[in-house]
Amino acid sequence: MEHRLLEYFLAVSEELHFTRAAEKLGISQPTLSHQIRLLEHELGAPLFYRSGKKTILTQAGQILLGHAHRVINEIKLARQEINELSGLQRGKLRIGCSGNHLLTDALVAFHRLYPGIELTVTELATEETRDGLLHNQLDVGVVFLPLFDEQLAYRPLYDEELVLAISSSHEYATCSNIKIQQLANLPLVLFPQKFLVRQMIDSACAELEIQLNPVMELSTLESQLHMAEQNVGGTILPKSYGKTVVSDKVAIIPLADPAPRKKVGLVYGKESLESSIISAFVDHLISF
Amino acid sequence: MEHRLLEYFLAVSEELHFTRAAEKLGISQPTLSHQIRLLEHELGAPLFYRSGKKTILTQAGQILLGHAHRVINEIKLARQEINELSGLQRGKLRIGCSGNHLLTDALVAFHRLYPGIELTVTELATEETRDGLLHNQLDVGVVFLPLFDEQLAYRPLYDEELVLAISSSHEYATCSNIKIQQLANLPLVLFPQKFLVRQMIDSACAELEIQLNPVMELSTLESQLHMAEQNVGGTILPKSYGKTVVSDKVAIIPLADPAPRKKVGLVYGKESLESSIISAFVDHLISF
DNA sequence: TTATAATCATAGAAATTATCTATCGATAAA
DNA sequence: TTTATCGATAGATAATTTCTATGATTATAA
Repeated sequence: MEHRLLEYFLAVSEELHFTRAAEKLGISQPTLSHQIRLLEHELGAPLFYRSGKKTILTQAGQILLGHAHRVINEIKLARQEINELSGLQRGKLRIGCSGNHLLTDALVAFHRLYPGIELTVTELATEETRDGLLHNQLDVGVVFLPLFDEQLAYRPLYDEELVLAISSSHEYATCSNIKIQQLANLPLVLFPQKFLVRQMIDSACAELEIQLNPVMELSTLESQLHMAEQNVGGTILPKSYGKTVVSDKVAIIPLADPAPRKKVGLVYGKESLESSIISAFVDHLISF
Repeated sequence: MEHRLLEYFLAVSEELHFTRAAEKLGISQPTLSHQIRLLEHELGAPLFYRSGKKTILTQAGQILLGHAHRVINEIKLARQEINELSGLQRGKLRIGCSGNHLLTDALVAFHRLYPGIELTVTELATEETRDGLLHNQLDVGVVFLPLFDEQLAYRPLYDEELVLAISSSHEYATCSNIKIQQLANLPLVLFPQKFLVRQMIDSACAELEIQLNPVMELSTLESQLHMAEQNVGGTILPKSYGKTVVSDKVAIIPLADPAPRKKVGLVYGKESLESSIISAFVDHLISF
């Protein structure tokens, strides 16, 4: 029962007049008669009773009428929702992120711009984000670059620097900046080694042939900061996260001379810019 | 968006594999690819993301999937319900009727629609029809309303008015209409009192405190009309029957000012709509 | 009644659309 | 690298829809 036939049927149901219905549909009357006849054969029941006098719906016609309306409406809804999708009024976007702090502000702005798009942000290590993208469990990632995979595309966002967070009572708390060498004997609370921020610290130290002293490894910035407040040890944070710390129990001091830097960038599947939602998000973050 | 395309879409959604879906549908793979492509163009959005590895639904595809299922289901229901009507291909319907003229046209149309159904129409007084329904000797009645019985259901059809039939040679024959008062001294041929048309006449006269002059009581319209032709007296007929009179020996004149009216309606056992034959007949008469 | 107009059905031709086969290019597996 | 799998493309064929012209039946008006 093709959709076209249902439209024809509805037109005749409304007009109860084949010639007028055909005009309304923009087809010829014999075509309409023929097509309705086909529909009647397909259903094995007459839909209209025709006499010279009048055209009326049979019982089968009345049954079909209700269902036809619901079918047409369902299709209308589908079209509408899909249009909303390409108009960015609806949709889902799954983001993997090496630290939510990297994009909170941009996220808020994006949500205000497109309130109909449902955002899911998962805090993940860089490799997990990559795997998520490759297995279509994520749409975009905000991670530390470089990251190589032939199926993914990259867009740099900004350079991330590192800061030391340390208890206000510590002697370093008043320094205006800290050299990496000064971290050597400081007890440190760090990310586990699979995290790229940790690898960034480790490689900076390896270059300078410095041996760090990690006393604890925690996988969230918040818990690390808590340890710093309790003076368990110093913590090395991305600068962008350090900015958001308001506690007066910890001091935030830039690492400098040389400052270890890491590029933060966007990752997404190479073909995924065809999705208007993903490309809108990428554009938004770049201009932010 | 043709129904066929939705079926194709659903097949691909299930298999997530064009070649297998095409086999399942009994069409070739290029055809399926092409038709899905058409659907995607029609909707203005890709429905599947294809890579050599795998075929997966896009967001637009997911939206369409839900609607497509509902559409297919709705069409399945329509077919099913219409098939259940096939019981209408044979059967019997016993109709009681206060005058066959009330439904001749509708009866002809119904018979053309369902030629396998054997129709038995019995001309009866309203109470006889009611008793017939209650004793399951009739399936439906077409009678004058109101009629009260808890076990029966009612559907109004139209209002019946009355006309006077009188010999063309009578002085009233040229009037355009007749008041009830003018009937007072006219010799009249009427139904016996158990008939509702008669009761209708009597009660209209009672209200106006008029005394009629019935010279004869006959139980069929035809015999009454014959008496009118022979100028035995005037006859009061339902207007719908008056229309069918073609004799030039009698004049048909509307009763007016006030015109006694009576509602004509359908009566049937409250549960009898479960029979598809009876419900088809009821629906047919109402839409006629 | 008879003529006229309106309405739906039918037939055959034309146009459109779906489908097929054969083949290509890209991707994944061996 | 080679092979196998999978979807896309092109051109030919088949099926289906649509059209015009016309017929049959019924309602309306003279």
